[in-house]
Amino acid sequence: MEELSSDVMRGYNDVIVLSVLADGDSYGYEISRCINERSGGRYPIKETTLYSTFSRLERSGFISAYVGSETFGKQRTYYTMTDTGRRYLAGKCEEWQLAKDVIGSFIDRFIQ
Amino acid sequence: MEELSSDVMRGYNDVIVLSVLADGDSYGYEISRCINERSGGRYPIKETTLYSTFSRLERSGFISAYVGSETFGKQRTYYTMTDTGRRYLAGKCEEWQLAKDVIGSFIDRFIQ
DNA sequence: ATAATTACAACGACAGATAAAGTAATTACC
DNA sequence: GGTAATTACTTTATCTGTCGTTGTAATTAT
Repeated sequence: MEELSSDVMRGYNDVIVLSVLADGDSYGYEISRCINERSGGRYPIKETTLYSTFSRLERSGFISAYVGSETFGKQRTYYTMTDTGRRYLAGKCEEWQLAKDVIGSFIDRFIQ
Repeated sequence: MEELSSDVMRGYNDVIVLSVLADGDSYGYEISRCINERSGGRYPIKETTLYSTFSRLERSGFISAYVGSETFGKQRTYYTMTDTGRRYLAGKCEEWQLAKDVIGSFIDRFIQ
């Protein structure tokens, strides 16, 4: 197994995107490459998944968008994490710890 | 936080149910109580989620159903894990290890 | 008597993910 | 100069898993 199925990552795209934005504002294409790199190529997030994650996070007020000031190429939409987003991320990270424990309590004994 | 949202558990119900059946055949209500107990009350799986998980697993050939021989109460439907199911569970456990690493690689630094 | 528990099923709705297709600009290369 | 590849984003329709609601049916507790 090299690549993770999107089933197991579902529900964590929000957290992953926010964790990237924690390092500073960024835009779709760069975030996509960053996720691919940080995951060691094991989670190449789908374009449509990424952009629908953006609109969900924006609707929820966890990120906000602005247009980049580049004077070349196709226009970039940058995203920045809001304070609410920061708090949401923190909560999700706690939840992740818990989920890890709970799922582990069921399947750890099957890991050699 | 005491209880996990179903969002974070989505995709893992199959594995959880199969991991319970790994200890022997069982039926809906008992499996439900078992999941609640093993998770320390942090994941009280919804009835409808559980039964729809059963039918999905059965459709996929990972479990098979038979009617219990009790002569009292409401009829129970017992489930048994198939060999295919056992292999599926093993694969999913490997995938879980990987998912844990990948998600961790994004958010571990936010855990104090 | 009736409330609670055990045990399951059918239905519709919702949300996240995805495939497919398209738009638009820039850069690489032959 | 022409074409392909890459960068960057959007729209639409579809699928799947989960869940709220409701209902059935038997047993046990009060």
